[in-house]
Amino acid sequence: MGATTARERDDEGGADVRWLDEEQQWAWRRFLEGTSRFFEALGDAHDEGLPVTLGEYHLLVQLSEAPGRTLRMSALAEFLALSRSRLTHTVDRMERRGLVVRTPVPGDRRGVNCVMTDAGYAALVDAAPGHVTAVRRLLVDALTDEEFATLGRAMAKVAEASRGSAGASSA
Amino acid sequence: MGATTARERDDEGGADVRWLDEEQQWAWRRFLEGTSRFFEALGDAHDEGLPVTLGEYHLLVQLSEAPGRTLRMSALAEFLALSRSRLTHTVDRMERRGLVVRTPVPGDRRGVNCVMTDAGYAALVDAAPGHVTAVRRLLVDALTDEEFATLGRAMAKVAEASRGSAGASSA
DNA sequence: CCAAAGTAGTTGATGAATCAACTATCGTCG
DNA sequence: CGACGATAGTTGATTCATCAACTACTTTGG
Repeated sequence: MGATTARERDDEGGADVRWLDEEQQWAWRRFLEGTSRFFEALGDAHDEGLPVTLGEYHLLVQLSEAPGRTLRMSALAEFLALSRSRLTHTVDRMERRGLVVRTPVPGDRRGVNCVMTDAGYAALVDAAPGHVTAVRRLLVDALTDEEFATLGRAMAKVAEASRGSAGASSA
Repeated sequence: MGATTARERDDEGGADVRWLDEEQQWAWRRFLEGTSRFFEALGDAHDEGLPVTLGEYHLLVQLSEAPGRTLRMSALAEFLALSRSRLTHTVDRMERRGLVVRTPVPGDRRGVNCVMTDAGYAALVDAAPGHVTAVRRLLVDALTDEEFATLGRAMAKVAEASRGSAGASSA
């Protein structure tokens, strides 16, 4: 078992790759499977009865915490780790549904602000309980406090290591 | 800051949701950001110089470990946590490129086997070093052994909690 | 032995993500 | 000032994912 196997050759040029040992492979595969199944299950929770998708939910959360429930497109893209293009399309769809509106940024005529509407806030309030309940059931309550805390610390490091590394969203 | 905030109301029906505390919110957000940035960076590594996408790579790995480099579509879907439909489309694309071929399953005329070709194996061997190097850099080497091991154990639990939960890929 | 229910996989339409190319504005420095 | 490079955001074409509907085969059980 190796997401990283493909051995059967020890010669070849001068590759000199450090492969993963058995334990590491096990952990790596659990990580892959776990994230995959988790996000699928969480997305399903949003499809069943919640008025916004998972991605839209995260966007609304960011806006809800910003002063004036307003954030520049570029700031939003950074917070959500989204490409500018993807954010444009997502905001397009949400604006059509009346969840957000676009307004010009006062000082900078290139800029566009994304503002949460009352309908957007209502959708957030509507979705929040189901969302949190699902996150608890699938993630938080599935782990010990200790494990969950370590998970957070570890993923903070991973985020750091991955930031910028090759094509950072909107290079 | 709360991916799960949206408070401002303590009345309302009988929701009775257990929100996340500050620490939990922090960990949850690091998890979101970390996974997002990690998979993006890993995908980028595959776009730059590797002959197969990340998803295709995982598929080839599974096949490489199966007896006869052959796996039934349904088994492949289960291992990769993919919907049957998505697997069909992915295998379509890979078959067009000669990385795999489809053959009938001997005993069961409903079944279809997916077999890795020599070209598929070559692509895997080609991609493996870059893949492993990226996984190390972004994940394994970014953490202590202890953290990485805990991450693996934690995600195994999460996978378990998420399995079956609402629309399991191919319900 | 037949009907009904379940399993395996595909299909095609629809919607979302990605990528490269583009417009417009801003900052800077010669 | 004025040109040049960086920044902000959009666009549209292409690729990929998702969903419901469908065919075909197998299994069960009456």
